[in-house]
Amino acid sequence: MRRQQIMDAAKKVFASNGFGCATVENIAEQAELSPATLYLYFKNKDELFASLNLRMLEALIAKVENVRDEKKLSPEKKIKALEKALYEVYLTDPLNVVNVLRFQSKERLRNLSPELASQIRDYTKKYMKAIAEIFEDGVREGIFLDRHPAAFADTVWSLFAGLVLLEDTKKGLKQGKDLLEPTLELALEIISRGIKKN
Amino acid sequence: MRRQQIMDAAKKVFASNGFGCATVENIAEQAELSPATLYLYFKNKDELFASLNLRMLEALIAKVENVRDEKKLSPEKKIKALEKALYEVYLTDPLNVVNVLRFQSKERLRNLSPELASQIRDYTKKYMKAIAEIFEDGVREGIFLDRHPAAFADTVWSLFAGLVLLEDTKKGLKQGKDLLEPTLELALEIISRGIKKN
Amino acid sequence: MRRQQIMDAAKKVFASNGFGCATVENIAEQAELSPATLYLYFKNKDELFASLNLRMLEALIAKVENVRDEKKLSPEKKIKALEKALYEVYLTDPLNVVNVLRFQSKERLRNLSPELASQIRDYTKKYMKAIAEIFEDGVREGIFLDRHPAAFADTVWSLFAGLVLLEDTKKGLKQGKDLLEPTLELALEIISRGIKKN
Amino acid sequence: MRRQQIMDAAKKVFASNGFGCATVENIAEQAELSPATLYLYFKNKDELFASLNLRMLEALIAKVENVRDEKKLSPEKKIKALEKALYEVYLTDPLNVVNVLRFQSKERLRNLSPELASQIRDYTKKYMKAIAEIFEDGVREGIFLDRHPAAFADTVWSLFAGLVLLEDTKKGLKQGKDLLEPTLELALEIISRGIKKN
DNA sequence: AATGAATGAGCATTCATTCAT
DNA sequence: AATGAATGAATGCTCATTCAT
Repeated sequence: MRRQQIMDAAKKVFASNGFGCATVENIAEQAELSPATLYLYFKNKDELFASLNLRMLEALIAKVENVRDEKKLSPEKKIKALEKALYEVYLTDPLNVVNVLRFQSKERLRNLSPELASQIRDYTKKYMKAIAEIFEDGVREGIFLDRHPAAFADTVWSLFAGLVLLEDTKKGLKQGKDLLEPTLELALEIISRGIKKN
Repeated sequence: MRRQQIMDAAKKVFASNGFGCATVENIAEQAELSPATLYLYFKNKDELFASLNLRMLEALIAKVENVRDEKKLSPEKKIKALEKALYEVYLTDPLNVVNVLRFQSKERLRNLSPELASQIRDYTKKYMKAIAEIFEDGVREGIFLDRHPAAFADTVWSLFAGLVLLEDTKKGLKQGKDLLEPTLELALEIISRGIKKN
Repeated sequence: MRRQQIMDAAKKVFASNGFGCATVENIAEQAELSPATLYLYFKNKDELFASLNLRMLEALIAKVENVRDEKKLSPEKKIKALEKALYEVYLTDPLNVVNVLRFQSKERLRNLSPELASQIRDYTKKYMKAIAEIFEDGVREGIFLDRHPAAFADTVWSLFAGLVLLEDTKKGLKQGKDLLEPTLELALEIISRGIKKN
Repeated sequence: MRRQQIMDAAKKVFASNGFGCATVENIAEQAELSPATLYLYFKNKDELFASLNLRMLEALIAKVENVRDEKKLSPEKKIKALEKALYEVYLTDPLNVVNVLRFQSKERLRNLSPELASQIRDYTKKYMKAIAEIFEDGVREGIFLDRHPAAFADTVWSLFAGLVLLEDTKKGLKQGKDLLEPTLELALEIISRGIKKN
């Protein structure tokens, strides 16, 4: 489908040029279409970008809800599974994840159409809620610290986002291979240990 | 001094418009000067923005090195002190901190003048090193997990950056008061607990 | 064609304002297009100007090579034919010729794109070579002074350029009709007489 | 005197940057003064430039009138002396001569103050008249072709100007040493021969 | 459905020039 | 006499977006 083709092209261009420097013409070239054609499928550049975000957020939600719904896993194992889920989302398309995290700001959301902004808002709530629910069992069972699970969700998500951006910044400072995995693992091990009572 | 006045104006405008949408004219207006005057004090828009970053990074480095050099504090207390230091930096100028974190990307660094980029690089190394050193005692004394202190630094910094950006994103999703403090406290409590052996 | 239309507009504006004072907006107005449209057809203002030069140089080369290739003409007749050729080029578009001569300076060439500069260089070599070759027969046959034909070419070309600019300067000093023809004729008569042995 | 100091600085800067790219600031730097100070001595940039022209024109007039007034020289010798005079003017300050020739256009004259423009007009008339007078004896005595001496003046002056600009253009095309002298000599030899009856 | 052609709205930057001190 | 500081006025150029075909 055309829409897909355009989104794929956009992903590449956003990733390599950044959102600001990616021109509609670049994207059109990459998609082997004319710029005008993009506007048949997307209202404007922002909506195209937001659509990419949505695709990533959908994948994220799916993975995180999967973890949440794993009835057989112990609370600790769920944290480990969450770690894996997050890393998988990252791996699918690191540059896109970075873009989403960097641009999901007050500023950019203001410029989106209300429907799109509200959809992003909904998705965001949804995955944050799902992450929180991953911690619910542990809290209810008294294994984890007695705090609101949403606070744990904030912590884990922030840690993930922060590490991803740090990785990107480091690449900006000096070239190097992607070192997210071991750092993410250690970070979540610390979280996992720290969250437990005693 | 004029330079200060311009930087203050720029801070406000960058914070409310983002870097891309902040025009030199906006900044000049805010500073009650003509656009041409800005160019007497800053080579261009990028350098102006970078100067803001540098100012924040300097404050950050000072605070973090202070914590590191507190000889009397126990390893745990140092983490607590680090938490306070980070929060203070944030409080000094939340919008600037958000800007720095959001824009310190591979992409933007590419566009800065080599000197400026290298100064930012140096500063970044410096505060990451200082944070790492905060954990050294604990590791050496066998109180903390036996990992490289730099990995702990990555974890804490990412957590801080992630929480700050999450806070910003949340404000984009729905207005609300700043809730960084309690979340940061909890997050670092978890880290603090999780990092300790046993 | 649009390209032509723009070049025609540019010619007028460059001629009446000079290159430096001709704004892209002026040219666009004259062409009844928007400034942005010019950039679809020319990379920038310099390239637009250079394209005008090239058009004139092509015509010049064609005419001069024609004279050179007239096998039946005596050396003296060739000089006369060269005179006519130069005057025809001038007549085609006096203002453009003036522009080309005035601006084909070390300084301006420095600012052109390498390809364009090299094309102008090539064209310049080409017509100077062709002019020189016009004198070859006369020299070989011992009718003309025994000097390198290139030196004669320099002389004739300089005389032409100098007269054209003088004409332009005079128009600046006081309005008046174009008097190039008789002066050019006399000048080349003198050359023609002076170049012959005895 | 300050005025001299500024003109010397301007000469250098105009010569190396061209008029268009020479900024008032450049000139002020070169003169070790502040830009504002220049305006105490010259009404604006154009007048400063024109003053340089005038200085050169004065020297030119002096030399050419000198030749004209050499009562003992034969008509032919006078042409030779004129050649020397022109070359000496050129040698005094080649770049300035180029600048004067290139910029003494309809266009630029339009932008000067009426007094300055009229002074340049007067000077121009004066040296053209003096050059013409150099040919008067030869014409009157029937040694030279029976044409208006002014036409000979146009020819010689154009040839000089054209050769000077050609030299400059060639330097733009490829670096090389100054070859004006031999070419000018040949050119004027040709003129000298061609102008004579029989 | 697709696009070639066109453009309106902006924007960073430059620079001759001014003027209070 | 000299200038540091400031700016008004331009200008070349970019790019998201539109629309007739």
